[in-house]
Amino acid sequence: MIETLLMIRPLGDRRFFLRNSAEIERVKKEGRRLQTPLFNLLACPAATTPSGLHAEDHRHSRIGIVVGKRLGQAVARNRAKRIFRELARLVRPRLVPARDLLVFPRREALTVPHAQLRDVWLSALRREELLAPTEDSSCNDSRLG
RNA sequence: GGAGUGGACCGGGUGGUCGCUCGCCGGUUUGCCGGCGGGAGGAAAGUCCGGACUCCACAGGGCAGGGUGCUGGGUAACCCCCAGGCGGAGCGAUCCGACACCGGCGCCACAGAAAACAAACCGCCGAUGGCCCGAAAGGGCUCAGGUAAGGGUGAAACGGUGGGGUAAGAGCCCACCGCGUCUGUGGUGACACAGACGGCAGGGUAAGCGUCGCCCGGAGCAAGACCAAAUAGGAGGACGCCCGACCGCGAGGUCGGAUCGGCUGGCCCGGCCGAGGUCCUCGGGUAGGUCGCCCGAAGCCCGGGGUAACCCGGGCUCCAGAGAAAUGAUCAUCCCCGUGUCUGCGUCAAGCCGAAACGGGACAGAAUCCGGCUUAUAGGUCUUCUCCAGCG
RNA sequence: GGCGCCGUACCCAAGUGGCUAAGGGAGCAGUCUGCAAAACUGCGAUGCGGCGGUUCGAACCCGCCCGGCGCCU
Repeated sequence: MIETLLMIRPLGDRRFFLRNSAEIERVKKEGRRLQTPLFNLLACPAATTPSGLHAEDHRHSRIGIVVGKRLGQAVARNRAKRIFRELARLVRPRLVPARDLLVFPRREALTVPHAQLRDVWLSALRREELLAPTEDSSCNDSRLG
């Protein structure tokens, strides 16, 4: 009813993304909030009794991308979802399990260079202790650059 | 060469890395994996028109309501397109136009004498009639009246210009122009042209009510069709059903007790209601899923018809089908534009060649599908025609 | 995706072809008061979301855009 139009992304890898609108509302209510100039992040542990889903589906964490009408027209909204979808794939092997994340991209994320956005994204996840504490995380970053 | 005008088209290219989706084939531990192929736009947008399609309603016609509006054609259809006419803008190429009808009803503020049916405020005249002066010629008054040329108001004031004419004037008369009627010719038609006649009919407004011709049933893919959990409830059926008394030969029935559930009540006693239980079948239907859902008024090429829009015939091609919604992310390089810098050329300057740096490269994302319209759009390519300047 | 409604001052709003575009609240200034409140008086629209058209004349009629809101699974 406000500007929020929920847009979640189930693909073939849809079990890695948060798609049910009730689950998104749960994360919005219970999640820890982290704000950056490029996006906002909400995170909380996965629900203990997942409705209608198998338990093993919740071993891995899931990410939902919420893009409201405020961000812009359809081209800008699609581009925001694509960029953050790639960021989600980038960190998927290293995420700590059984967490539900929610990302709210901001308009500035579309104008900033990609390397800068990626650095903010990785440091935000690290600050929330959502990345598995692998000792080679820094060399992964350099490999991806 | 400059300025303009109409039309058609493109609207980033190449490569590396990592990904998504659909179809087909193969494998598979049914989780997936591999290969091949397809994968946004000219506006996909606004949802402004028109259709296809689906459901509902419906004999036909009329009324109401809505739309449309020069003529002829095109089309499945159109508020669309093409050709022509008329009017307007422009030197021109060309562009623009809701461009039918004022007979009826309504409205036309302010200003102005007067705003729609005829009139006269300031003026002008006062020939004719009247009165006065005068012997008369004549003069005066402006009473009766005449006039619509001039002034002024307004968006708009009952043809325009010129001449004749007159007391002053006036289509009163004449010429030209405009207008109307009739006739003729050309054209399918809108209409055009020519001739004759008429002294001029009498404002605007229908994107006010209305009239006339033509068209339109309503909703919309969230239409609609199919499959169909869990829970609750509905219909039907099968099996089973404690104890005692009484009735009945019997199946069974009646009454009472106990039990369970519900209601009343803060709780107990009590009171009231219902009955137990187990299972099966059926249809309706929610979540969810499948279809609709991509071969079509389709595209390209050739030939023919038509001024054209478009149509006809033949051949070839398959060219997005997602589902909170794929069609991409990133890096390098090329191309274009801008900014200032440097090197060189240039006598200085204007400027030109080159180099590297930085910044930028539009509008915008299918959602049932087509035909249009409208709106947004950096830069670029091809081409028709016009005007101006120079040279030959 | 489809269908529909509405935009007039800071807020609520009337007006539906012609006068200076009503009215109320809020605000500002003044009167009153020792000060304030109340009361009284006065003040405000680049022209009515924007552009274009019809008309002599448009907030009003027509077309196209912009913005906001609602309904249908």
